[in-house]
Amino acid sequence: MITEKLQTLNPMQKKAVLKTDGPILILAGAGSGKTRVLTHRIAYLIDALNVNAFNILALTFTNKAAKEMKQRVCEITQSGSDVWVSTFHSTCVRILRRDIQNLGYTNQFTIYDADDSEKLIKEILKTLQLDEKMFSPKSVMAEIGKQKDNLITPDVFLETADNFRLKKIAEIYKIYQSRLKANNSLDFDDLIFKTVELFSKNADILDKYQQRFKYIMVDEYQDTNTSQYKLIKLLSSKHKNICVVGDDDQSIYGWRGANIRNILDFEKDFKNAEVIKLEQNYRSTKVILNAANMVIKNNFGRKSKSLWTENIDGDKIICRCLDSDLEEAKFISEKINEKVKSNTANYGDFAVLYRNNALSRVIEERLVLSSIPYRLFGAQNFYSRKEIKDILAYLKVIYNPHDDIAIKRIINVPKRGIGDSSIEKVNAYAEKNSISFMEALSQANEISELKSRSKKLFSFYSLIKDLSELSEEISVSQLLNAVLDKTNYISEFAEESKSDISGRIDNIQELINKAVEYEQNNEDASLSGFLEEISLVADIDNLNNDENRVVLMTLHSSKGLEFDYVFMAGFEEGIFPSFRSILEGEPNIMEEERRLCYVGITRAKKQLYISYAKTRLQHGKYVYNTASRFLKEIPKDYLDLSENVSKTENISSPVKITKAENKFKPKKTYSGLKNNYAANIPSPKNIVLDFNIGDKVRQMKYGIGTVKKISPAGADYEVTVEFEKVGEKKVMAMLAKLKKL
DNA sequence: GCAAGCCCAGATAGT
DNA sequence: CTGGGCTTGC
Repeated sequence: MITEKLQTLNPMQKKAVLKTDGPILILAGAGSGKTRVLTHRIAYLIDALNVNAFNILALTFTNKAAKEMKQRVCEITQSGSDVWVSTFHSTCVRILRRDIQNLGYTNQFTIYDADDSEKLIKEILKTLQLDEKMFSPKSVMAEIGKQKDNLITPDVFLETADNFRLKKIAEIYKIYQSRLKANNSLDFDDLIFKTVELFSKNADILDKYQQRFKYIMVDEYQDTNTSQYKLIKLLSSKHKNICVVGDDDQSIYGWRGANIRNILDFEKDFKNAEVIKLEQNYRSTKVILNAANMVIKNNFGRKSKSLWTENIDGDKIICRCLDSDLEEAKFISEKINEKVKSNTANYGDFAVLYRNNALSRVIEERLVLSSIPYRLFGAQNFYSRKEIKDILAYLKVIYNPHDDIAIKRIINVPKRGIGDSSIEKVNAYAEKNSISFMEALSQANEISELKSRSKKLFSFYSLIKDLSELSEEISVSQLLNAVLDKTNYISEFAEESKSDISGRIDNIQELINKAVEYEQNNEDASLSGFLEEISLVADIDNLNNDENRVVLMTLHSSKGLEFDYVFMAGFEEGIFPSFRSILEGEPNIMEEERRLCYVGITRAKKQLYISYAKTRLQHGKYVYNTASRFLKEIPKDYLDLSENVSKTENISSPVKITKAENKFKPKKTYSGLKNNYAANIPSPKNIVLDFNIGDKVRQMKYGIGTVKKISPAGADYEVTVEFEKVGEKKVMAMLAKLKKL
């Protein structure tokens, strides 16, 4: 069975699978089949060596990778579902939920996202009377995060801090940690740090997990930071069966604490480690792979490795210099339509990759105009929308009444006449009596300073108390409905802003859908489980391969994925490499940008498109950029420049254009998804609507309605529909998928 | 306590 | 251009 399957592997892959005992580093180049090796390795352990699936741990960075690996393991071995495959963060949450009481938290802890953390930092800055200009919450957070990634406690940090600023940040860090603890909450970095702390302080607990995890596998090892490294080291130190897979050339998370030394020094860290290199690429054409190799060659301090492929040469990389960001977007959409209309590709075969999220907007707008279905990842995360954060804050408070950040978020949302001064008074009372904010609320009547306002505060307390009691009996989705119902959340905000309310209602509905979905997928569904999933699931985890839509994402998000046709947009100095990386002047920083470029190029299987614009709108101004230095690192032989009208690729140094000059620059011809579609847009040709004015139609979110008006807009039609539930709305026929009844 | 309005600063990347 | 913070006038 499994031995037959091993025959499909190449010699190096097979060697990696068969070497099951002791430390092993698999240096897996892009597209060399590392997931295949990992999954076969797991299957081999189970089916050939009779290892209990329960004794295997596989760690990944994203839920998507975990999900995919689990699925593929299940395909090749029956007991695959018993293997513990999950991300570092979820693994740690699982461990902490069981044993965190040893560190003085309760297992009802909540998880803070970056937003929550920043709010807490801001509060602390206020109490310390520090200027937010000197200590911007973001930079403070970044500094604290850096310490946490390196397992440095506030006290140790204070000792090493050698200037005023760092000393102050150490002080903030200390208070931050104590506040987190008082709130019974952990931030992202804590999830790893606290698990390491738990293991370090409790030999018996560590022993329990060491016993269990006889075989450990780590994906994307080049992205591990010091705390993750320590975690792996601790867990594997008993059985020493540790298999890490990674590619130093794809290390692109240095800014998140990833320590490239982890992979470069693996053989020193783990005695008797074997190193296996997977150098045959099965993904890309020769042209693409060679171009990638030529770029990455410019980095120093790499593990020696040379990727090759037996694939065909393939077409040259189409490289295009456009006049503006709008032209670039047009170029991309035209190329996509060309291929799709000639039936050589589907929308789902394309990805558009860019260095930062801001670049997606122009492209997105153009895709809408061209009626190209797409899916945008990253950007404004669904869970970071106001209304979603509000509702989730209710759930968090219900689950963990010590979560002051969540309480303060919702205590006056919807408006209940509770302002800052009341909150301050409750705060003072809580501190004086050393009780939590929520406990203080329960005693609101005793706080004389509140006078008549105490009623409002107490009724908020009762509201939460009622909901908490309810939460014991009902499901998460029912609880969500109860929250909406008891707070009048929707009707309250319906009054304040009439403009974008339907979008917000949609979002809330979507949240309820997600809760229902969660309940269906998990037998042991619980409030904590739902909150966890939401905190730890990234946007990209929902990438669905069979959606048949063009995918738009950052270069970072694209790691681990592959597409037939890849566009790398915004290939400009100041964009990619980023302005900041140029400014830093640090070779290490620039090398990471180059690795990012390598990652991008190697996502493409058949054809790569590189584009850059002479000018683009940034911060409301037109900016001139020159072609990216990385473009010059790709030999001309690999580039197809024939489509460029003018050969003026290299423009003089970046020039900032002032407002006054702006009116002479290219003008936007269309702006945004909602309004003024300009005249030079093709009229609809390819779509025939099967409904007319007066017909009843159905739309997924809005339900049933009557068509009021139909007008051409770009290559689609804008349809005005009077919906029974949500009233009149304007939607695009194709995008909204209107169905005639 | 709250809404409106002004002003200023600000933009890598994401578990 | 956008969002957050702060001021102001109810």
